[in-house]
Amino acid sequence: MAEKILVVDDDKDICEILSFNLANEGYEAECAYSAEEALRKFTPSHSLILLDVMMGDMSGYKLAETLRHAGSTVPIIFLTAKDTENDMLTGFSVGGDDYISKPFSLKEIMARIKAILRRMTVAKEKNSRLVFDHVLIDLDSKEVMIDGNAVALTKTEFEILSLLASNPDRVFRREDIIDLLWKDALYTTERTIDVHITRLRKKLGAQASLISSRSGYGYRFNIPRG
Amino acid sequence: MAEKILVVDDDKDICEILSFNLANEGYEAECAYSAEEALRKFTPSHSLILLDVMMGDMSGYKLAETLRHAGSTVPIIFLTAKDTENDMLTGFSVGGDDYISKPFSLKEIMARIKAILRRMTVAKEKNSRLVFDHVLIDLDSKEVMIDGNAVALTKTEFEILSLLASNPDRVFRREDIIDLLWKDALYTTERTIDVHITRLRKKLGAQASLISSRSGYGYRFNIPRG
DNA sequence: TTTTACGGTTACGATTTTATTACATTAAAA
DNA sequence: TTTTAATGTAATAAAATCGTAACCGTAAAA
Repeated sequence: MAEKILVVDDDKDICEILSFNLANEGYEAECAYSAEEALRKFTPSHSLILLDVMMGDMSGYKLAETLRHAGSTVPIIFLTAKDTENDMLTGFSVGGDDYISKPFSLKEIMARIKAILRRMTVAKEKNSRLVFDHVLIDLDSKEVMIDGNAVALTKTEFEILSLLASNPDRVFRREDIIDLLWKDALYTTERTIDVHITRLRKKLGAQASLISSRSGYGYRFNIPRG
Repeated sequence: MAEKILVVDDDKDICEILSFNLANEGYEAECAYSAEEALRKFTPSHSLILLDVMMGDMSGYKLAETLRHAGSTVPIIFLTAKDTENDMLTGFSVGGDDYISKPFSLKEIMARIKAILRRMTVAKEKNSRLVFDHVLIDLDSKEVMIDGNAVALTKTEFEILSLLASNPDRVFRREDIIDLLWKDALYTTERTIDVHITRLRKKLGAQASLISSRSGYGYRFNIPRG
């Protein structure tokens, strides 16, 4: 699943240069030419916003504030011609994550985007072992223990289990599991996931119910409850 | 508990100015005057490192690499007199989170530190959930809890409830509900919605009245009023 | 009163989704 | 090489979910 980035700038040329380069780097870029359009196009699935400070209908700061007040925590990088200290501080104070002055270097922008997205994912999961009541998953040694006994999982089984268990209770669609684990190879049936889940459950034995299916959605790893 | 920040710079004056100002901002600052000393003083409880690029014994980049290879994901902000593009890109490529050129503004540094630490905490808890008095709707786990007890909803029921609850008090026409949830398939009777609503209400039990109908218009999720 | 419009409910067959098994193919190990 | 394990696909069975029609009830309109 490529990261989606929303580029907001009323200068069409800049917007297109940026989104072209973002696409080249493997991101899914989308343009908005006004704050109003950005609000309309923004969805929770966006990973980051590149936001011009000066725009016709609404200042970029205003848009950032609006998003933050609406509860969004999407990372925001401000792009701007203004580079006085006060402008920058305003950018950070309305919840911005970075502030880059024009004329900017594309490489710098790409590096800063990468740094923020990296920080996002690193902050989320930095555990190398997932520990639950009866199950221990060691992401480094690729080992799974149930009540102290090692369980022999194949690579695919281990990957699926790790993915589900590293976001307990969250439901993963089969489509997403495939996208996340089969990164390259594209032609995999969703039924394949079912088969792996069946095998996984068999090996998990008494703990099989840790993985449950949510009809119409996919599979999840349940946080064991008392 | 104050955030601990490690300041690494072989210029004692800079180190002290920074740590003084960090302390003023409520952080717990510690100084290291060489990469070697930094490695010795660094602990996993540090929340962030301010790192000078040019130091006698080891370049800041080298220290950052060492830390990353050792598995640390602590945020690193580079401070530097070098401000060529390549230096900056090196900073990001060794796992840096930000790159600030000297002479730097203290306010800018403080703002950037704050932004990164904010991002750290925000990134960890990004559950999307709708919370009301007795009802909790978790959009990730696709779960609905009423007074702490899980309620088993089918996919369609969950989708309808989420849709209504994410715009409380707004009345949705049956036609719109169908358009929004059945994105592709086209021929669904509006009466079908009624049936789903009935089932939903039954499962919501005591909270059934959260969903009310507006004759001639459609359905709505009522904001519970004390 | 009767009529009409609308929402609410139920039952049931149809459809979709999930689980399991068997088999073919590929990759890895002996 | 032979043997074994791992993987993906297809077929089938089982379970869960869905959609519709028919019917009921209520309230407002005629």
